[in-house]
Amino acid sequence: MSFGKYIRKQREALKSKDRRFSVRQVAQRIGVEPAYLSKIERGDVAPPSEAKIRALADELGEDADVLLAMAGKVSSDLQAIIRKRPQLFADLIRQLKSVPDHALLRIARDVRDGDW
Amino acid sequence: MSFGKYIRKQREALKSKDRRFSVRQVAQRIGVEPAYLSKIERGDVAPPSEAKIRALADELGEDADVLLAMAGKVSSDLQAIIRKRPQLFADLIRQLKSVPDHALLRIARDVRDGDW
DNA sequence: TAATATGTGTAGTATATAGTACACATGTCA
DNA sequence: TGACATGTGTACTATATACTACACATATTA
Repeated sequence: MSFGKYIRKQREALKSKDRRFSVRQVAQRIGVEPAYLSKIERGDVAPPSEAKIRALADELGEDADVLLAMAGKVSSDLQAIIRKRPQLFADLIRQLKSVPDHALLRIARDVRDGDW
Repeated sequence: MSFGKYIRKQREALKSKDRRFSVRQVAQRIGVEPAYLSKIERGDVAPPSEAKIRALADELGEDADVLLAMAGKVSSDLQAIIRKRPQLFADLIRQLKSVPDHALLRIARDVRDGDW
């Protein structure tokens, strides 16, 4: 699903329980014009900046990294981590491309536990 | 060192052995105007697009991921890998932020060998 | 039913990105 | 010493990014 459609779906779901989730009110809370949020949700314009996507994720209780991915972006903090050691991270991430989810979770767990 | 200064240094080094590495000739081979490459090397303009950086890396025998990092960019193929599984990769990369080089190399090796 | 809220159409703006085109002074070498 | 090559200054350009501002018709609510 597209970024816009997904946002609309999630916002409408929240709106059905709480009328503070109208386009206008959400737009105001995340700091954009209502017409702009409306256009984003309908795919009339490209997804907004990383900062606005983060505000939206916060507002809608969504995962920022997932919304950024839907918007075709990668979080700037992740990019900064990669840029500090480009060869190591580039090699590793390309290696991990075809590694199944459960194995990635296991690596993350092992690293967290210091088992490396 | 900045992207521009680094490129200039590497190109000049090659030029001292082979006069085909002049600004003009390298510019022609990577498909940009000489004045533009000159400005890039002096930091007069921002680094070029990913495609031109890759051509430059190829031409100068440099690692594209390293040059992209110096230019403040992350390879689009890596971004695509992350965007396909944003939560898993975001968590993992943030975990790996403070992991030392030798441990990253070991993880890469273990993954390559199927030890996971 | 009057006031208020809602979603959206149209038009426009500022800044960044990614360059080109041409001219010109200086340097090289045949 | 004349032709060609070299690096660079100046002036543009096209497209993308990231929005704002205002107006208007339609709902909703008091």
